[in-house]
Amino acid sequence: MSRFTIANRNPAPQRVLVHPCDTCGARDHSACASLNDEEQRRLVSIMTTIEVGPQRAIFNETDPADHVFSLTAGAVKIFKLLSDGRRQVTGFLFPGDFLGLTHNEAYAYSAEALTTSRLCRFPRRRLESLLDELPKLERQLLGMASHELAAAQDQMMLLGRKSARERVASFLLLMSATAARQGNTDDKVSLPMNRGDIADYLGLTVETISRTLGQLKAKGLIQMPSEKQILLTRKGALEEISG
Amino acid sequence: MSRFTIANRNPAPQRVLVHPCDTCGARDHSACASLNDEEQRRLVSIMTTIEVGPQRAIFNETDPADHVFSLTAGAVKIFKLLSDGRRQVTGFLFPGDFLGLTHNEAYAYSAEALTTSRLCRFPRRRLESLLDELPKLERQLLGMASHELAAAQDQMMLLGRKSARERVASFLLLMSATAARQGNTDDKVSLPMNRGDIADYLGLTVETISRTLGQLKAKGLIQMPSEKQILLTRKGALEEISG
DNA sequence: CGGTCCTTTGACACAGGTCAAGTAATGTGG
DNA sequence: CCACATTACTTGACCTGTGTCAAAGGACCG
Repeated sequence: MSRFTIANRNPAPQRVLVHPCDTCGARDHSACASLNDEEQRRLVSIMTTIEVGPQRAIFNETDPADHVFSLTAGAVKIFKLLSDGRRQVTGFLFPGDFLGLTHNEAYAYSAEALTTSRLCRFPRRRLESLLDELPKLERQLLGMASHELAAAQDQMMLLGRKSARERVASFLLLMSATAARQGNTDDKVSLPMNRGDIADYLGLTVETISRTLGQLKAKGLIQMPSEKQILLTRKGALEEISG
Repeated sequence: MSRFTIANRNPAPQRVLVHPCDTCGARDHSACASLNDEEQRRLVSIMTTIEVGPQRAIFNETDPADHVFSLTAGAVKIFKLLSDGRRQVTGFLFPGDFLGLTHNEAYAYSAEALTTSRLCRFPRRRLESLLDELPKLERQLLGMASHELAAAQDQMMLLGRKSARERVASFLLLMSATAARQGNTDDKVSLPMNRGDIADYLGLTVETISRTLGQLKAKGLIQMPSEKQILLTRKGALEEISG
């Protein structure tokens, strides 16, 4: 039933080695950026590539945290649920991002694909023992973790103290910056998530998202060629609004 | 003017070595927990102990991030400011917690002592080169970072989706759990921060904090022997409320 | 003691939530 | 490729939880 499929399980070691970063989608902040060829080979040897269809779970908050993932293509949302169904999306992830890193038995959040996504899956135990031998990799992970921590604090500021309009403006700018990081240079931001996901990310409701985007459009700060594509026509004004 | 004083700068190496953990206040999740004596000695050799009076800044969001700190006594709040003065307290720190870890030029937040506090101060560059030689220490830091990341996600859930009453109940339980971690076993929680700090931590106003605590008291879930001491008389009920 | 700051309490306002309806996009089976 | 069902998005009217403003205790301190 699940479209969660395993593309290749433990690729045969004698296989011609593609550069790992072609496979695992590394970039500046990604795992193997700082590794030499031999180290990258060892990292690739313990990994499996998987592909996940849209709206499919990658893992669940309650699952045993047996794997760590690196996103190489597509887009993913991570979120937490309250017992009564309230949802908080804690992040949107794009190629180069890690997910599933934890020091507990269970994951800290659920992860679900927004679009068809490719991920590298590392067995946690094997990755941890590999870390013992590749301190550079561990340094890389620490760097990524402290970067995420800074982002989390920005999000706390947003959720705790910003108005709806400030939140939406901040969100659009964040998505724009993320797209730039991904190599997309123009000001047309594409939103792989739906309004409900945005609402749950910003601590608002779908209606408020819709109304606020409508206001920004009416003021000429953005254009919406389609529901999932937004043109930031006056980025400076958005920056002023974003608080 | 500042009560920010340096207690001992680079303690003479020939001095009789106190066990570092007597000095730096290590516990389970603290830096030197996993280190042997020699490794701890090296860690201590680069560190300075400082003492900071109440309401005194430890560092500022905009300061160059030249040091990393470990809190050994007292209590600290970390927070971010918006240009118009809105404030989000992103955390309250207690002995054993680290602060100031970042991979950017500047700190990610400001830090201020709530009560007279003692901290170990590590020059960032020297700590980073020490990390190259002490992978266990790096592992420890990674563990602490991912623990903080999980806490940050809980806080996003709170700020994005919980009601005022749920936030206050969650906060009291968190403070109780933290006190337990610190060795305080009973249900009397002491709050070193004032109502304004709590409000800025929970994304509310002082008035709402005050009213909500009043309600919980009226319902008999808590008692307030003093403004800064709260007795959780019906913890179970608080847990149900906390969402 | 008198001043300052913190906390509590009350009256009222409003941003954003809720509920309901309408419209546009997307998918599905024939 | 088209009816039709389904889901997502938008818009409007109204409501409510929390913010704002104001003032009155209390605690602390020189």
